[in-house]
Amino acid sequence: MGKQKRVFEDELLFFRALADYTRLRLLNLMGTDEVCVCFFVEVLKINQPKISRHLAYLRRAGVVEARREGKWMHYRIIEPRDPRAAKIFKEVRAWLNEDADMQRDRERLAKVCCAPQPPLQLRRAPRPASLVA
Amino acid sequence: MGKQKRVFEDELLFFRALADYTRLRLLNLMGTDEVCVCFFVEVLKINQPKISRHLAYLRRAGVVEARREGKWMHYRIIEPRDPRAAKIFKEVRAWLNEDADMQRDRERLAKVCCAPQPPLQLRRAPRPASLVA
DNA sequence: ACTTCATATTCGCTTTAGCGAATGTGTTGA
DNA sequence: TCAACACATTCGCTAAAGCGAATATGAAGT
Repeated sequence: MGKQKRVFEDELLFFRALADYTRLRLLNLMGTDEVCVCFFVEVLKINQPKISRHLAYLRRAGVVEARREGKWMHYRIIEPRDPRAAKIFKEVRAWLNEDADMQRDRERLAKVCCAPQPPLQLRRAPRPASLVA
Repeated sequence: MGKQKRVFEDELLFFRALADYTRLRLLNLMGTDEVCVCFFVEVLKINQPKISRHLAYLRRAGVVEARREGKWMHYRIIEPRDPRAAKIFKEVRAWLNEDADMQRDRERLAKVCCAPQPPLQLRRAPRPASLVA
């Protein structure tokens, strides 16, 4: 048998995932449904590699999952496996939902998403389902 | 008016406080009531400056407070001011309470605390109230 | 006043996290 | 098959976190 698994490692990964502003902003934008990477880049005005790295982190932490659609990748929030983590995660998302700055981010997503003339980079990008109704 | 307060700073401080194993262990030991610094040192077998630094961190994050009793300092958990943080914090503590490793730490505290012949360093230290009943 | 004891803080160092720029990968359409 | 596109990953660097050792502080007893 190999070396013992490091103690409390999954739990710490979960908390560390929440301890970064960019990652909280990403989670916030995924609040309602899945979002395409290019929208994160546009709405948050953050370069693409940084966005991708933080999304990968969230995925390793078990709080989001990805779906491919052609060239595009959609990310959505999933329930953490541990029920305790799941409960905490729900509360965190509710907290984000209340925060004024986070609300502004969501409004920017809605705006970019529904604009009649979306920015060049997003002309052909698939929009978040709930926002195109 | 000065520079704008950095966005989401308090919330991040709170999450960062939870993103460290030593700090979670400290919070766990304070689960029931206030604990004297020297007990943390003895139970966790961690040097005193490290314990003090992490306790200071938890204090800055607004999740513990300190009380002096002569030469000794007692730390106890307090409710975070923000009600959302308070709710999350409660869940986190419940999670710690379930974890097997954390439970072992608490047992070690109870053992050290109630031993008829406590270790030299603790001969005269004030014991956690709830464990001397 | 001086010493001891419990704890806090500082200092120099090591490790880890996060970053932008560059590059790699996988998909689509010509 | 090749170019364009969307995204992921790697690379080298910088900044921040965490550490043990040393030192400072503050209360108590002599």
